[in-house]
Amino acid sequence: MRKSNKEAAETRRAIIAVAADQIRRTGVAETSLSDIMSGAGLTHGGFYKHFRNKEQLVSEALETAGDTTAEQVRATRLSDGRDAAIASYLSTAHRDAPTPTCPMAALGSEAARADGETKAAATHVIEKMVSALADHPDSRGDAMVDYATMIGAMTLARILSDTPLSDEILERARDRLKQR
Amino acid sequence: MRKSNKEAAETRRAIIAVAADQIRRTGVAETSLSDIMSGAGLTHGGFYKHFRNKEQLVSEALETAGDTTAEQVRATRLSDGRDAAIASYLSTAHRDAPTPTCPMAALGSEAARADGETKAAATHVIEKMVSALADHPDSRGDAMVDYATMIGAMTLARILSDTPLSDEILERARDRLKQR
DNA sequence: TGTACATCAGTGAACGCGCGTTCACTGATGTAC
DNA sequence: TGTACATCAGTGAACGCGCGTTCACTGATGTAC
Repeated sequence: MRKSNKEAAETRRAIIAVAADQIRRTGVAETSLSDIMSGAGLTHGGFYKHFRNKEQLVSEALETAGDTTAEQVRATRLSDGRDAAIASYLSTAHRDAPTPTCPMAALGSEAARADGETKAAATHVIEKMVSALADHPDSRGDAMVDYATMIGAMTLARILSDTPLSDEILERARDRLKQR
Repeated sequence: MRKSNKEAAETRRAIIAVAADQIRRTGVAETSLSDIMSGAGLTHGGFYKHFRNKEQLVSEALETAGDTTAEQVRATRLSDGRDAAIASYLSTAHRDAPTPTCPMAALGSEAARADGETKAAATHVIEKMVSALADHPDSRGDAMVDYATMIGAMTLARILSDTPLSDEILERARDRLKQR
């Protein structure tokens, strides 16, 4: 039952898309290849026709998720300005969306422990997000700290989601980054 | 081979201490109960004489790790001032220490996905860290955003640890929080 | 204080389970002539 | 363009492994008299 090259390429993209979704939803360690393959409408055995191993898929999924998020941030910044891009990131809607979400907010501490391909992919994501946030090459340093605040505030807001502090941290982080 | 009540209490504390160390080093999902028990010089079967299940241990270990970190931050702030406490947190030494480290920086995104006891413990840790950072009850809101920046910057610095950006993000985050 | 019995901390084998990965097999697709 | 053969995407069973949890057992400790 061989598939055409075009179909196979689509399958590969579909697997990455499902993985990008699921790892942000439940974490890398908690997402199995079987979950991902069945999410793409396939059986688990065919996985290795597309990827060397789980880590390769995870790193490609991370890159994809980062590209999407960065593009969205850049688009919002270019159309509505930096404050709007930050406000959109630091919104309750983003906090409450298990996916799609910023992969660093969803997987940051897991990525920090990783190495090899996964860490390299995470590094690329950070670079793209910082570029997307920076109005100008000179402001990349400031954008890095802005991004740190955004990731940290989103992580805290998600942990605190059952308390009134959750909304407060988002609001205060937005204010802090605005007055900068 | 029953142990005395005092010895048993010490064993329980030892298990928590090893768990607090290991989960910050390698993550919750990646740390097995066997690893923890053998780290405490015990066999795995005895675990359930002390804890209901893995989640209970993890939540107690999180609380313990948070208490230690918060006490340290508070002590530094009281003796050397807020800037020194922040600079110590945002140091390369803290970045490079797999443990002991701030549990939110090590496990933040895992905690955000958790629920039940683990999430409750993480909530307590955040509250304690914010109290430890705040000079005054009125500045708790500012301390929350400071803490978000600290967690985010530490996470980014760890992911970027093979690049020159790693030192830069720590330095810039320190500067940003100082001039506040 | 001494004795008799109940308790229970710790051991190590065993449990069912799901994981990542491998493999023989299939038949439609790709390719060389 | 048609034919013959090689390729390989996808299937589903199987692999070894380590996981969290349970259990029967042990003997020193705790407790009641």
